[in-house]
Amino acid sequence: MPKNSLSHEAEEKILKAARTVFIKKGYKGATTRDIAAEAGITSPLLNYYFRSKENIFSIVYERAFNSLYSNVYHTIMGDASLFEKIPALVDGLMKELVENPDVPSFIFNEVTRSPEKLVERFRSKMHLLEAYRDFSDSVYAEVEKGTIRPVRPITLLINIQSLCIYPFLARPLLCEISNISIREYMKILARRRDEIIEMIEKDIRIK
Amino acid sequence: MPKNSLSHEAEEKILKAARTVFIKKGYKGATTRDIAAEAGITSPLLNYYFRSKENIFSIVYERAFNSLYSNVYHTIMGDASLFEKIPALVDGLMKELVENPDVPSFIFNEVTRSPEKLVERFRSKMHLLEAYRDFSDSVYAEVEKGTIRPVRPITLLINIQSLCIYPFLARPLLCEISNISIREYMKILARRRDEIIEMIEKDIRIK
DNA sequence: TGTATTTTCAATCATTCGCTTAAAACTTCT
DNA sequence: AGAAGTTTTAAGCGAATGATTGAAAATACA
Repeated sequence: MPKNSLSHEAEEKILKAARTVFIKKGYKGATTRDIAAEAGITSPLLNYYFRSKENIFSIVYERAFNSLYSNVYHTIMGDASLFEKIPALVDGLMKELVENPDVPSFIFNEVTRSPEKLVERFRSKMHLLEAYRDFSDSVYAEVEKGTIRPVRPITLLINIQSLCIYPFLARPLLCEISNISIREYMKILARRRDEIIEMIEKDIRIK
Repeated sequence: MPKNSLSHEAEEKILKAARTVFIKKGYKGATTRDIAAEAGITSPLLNYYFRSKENIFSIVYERAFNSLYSNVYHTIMGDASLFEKIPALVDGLMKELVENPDVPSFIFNEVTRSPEKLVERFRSKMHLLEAYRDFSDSVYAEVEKGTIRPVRPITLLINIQSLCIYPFLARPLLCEISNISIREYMKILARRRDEIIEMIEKDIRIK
């Protein structure tokens, strides 16, 4: 088993390679030989550091999941106003997505492949549930104040996530149908932040 | 090679089984033995009807793709007004999605696995490109009339697709975080049609 | 009944894949 | 120098998988 800092670098090199391969090919599509090749090492060394393919995958997946959910959802915790939380959430999501546009497709692939693992994962992520409760409270507070129309918190969350995440998932399809280059398409997405916030608020606000 | 109508029934039985297995496990995750078992036949019979796994898959995929795109996109062809096309598109998408909620995840998995096939597929689907052009024309027409603010057609299409399709993709995640049962969640989605249309129109309309 | 078609069965073949072994070479630190 | 840890090489095991073969049933049809 590896112990010093040198081996730690190697571990990270392998994990980075594994991330690349897993995102491109999915769990079943990726082979340990692929990952070893991408990392520039030999296959026995993979088993020297991580005992199994599943082991490597779960680390890669955990990180991807956290980058898109756990980290971002801290922005809707606490008792800030809904009108502070919405921009913060959209902002966090869009920044993460522009940097890692392939993460959503990776996550949803895996969720479909084994949804039972998701339940397990959520059990160890109580802060996500807390975040959602805090978000709900902020929604109900505004409804009672009469500043927004009655709306389910989950509906609001669905709309926000949809407008932020889907364009990255469907990028190949939408580029093809609209005959726009990937570069141009990504530019459009990068400018969506304000549009999304405005659209969401216009939908719920009572003026 | 099969020739009569009896064998045609068998073909459909196999394709239905293949669809079930491919949607649940993806291309790589599904084995020909899985499909044979699901169809209640033996594995050599698979090769008797369809020569290869890839062969079966491409038929299943083609049908899934058409059900969500080609068929639905007929609703935005022609020179109808944008305010007729938007409800028609949302309606077509939502009806299809409520009936087959797992199709989007299946399609996007495959698009990620081999995007090069998508380009090829679009070449044989010129009517999709036509549909998008017609949709664009309807958008520009309204902008010139001053009934809607200047908006890119692709942005509008992104928003509509996002609000319709994403909730089905992220169903497991959103159910888990909001602690809503799948049944309850699907009920909410079924009622989204009008909300989405209103949201989209409110976003672009100049009153 | 006779002929062609469809389906089953058992047995594999060749390939790929995850993983392991064993021995050697290289590096790092004491 | 010596010990401990790290990496490479070569070889390959056992299992799963896509695909196939060949012969026998079962079925349909004329």
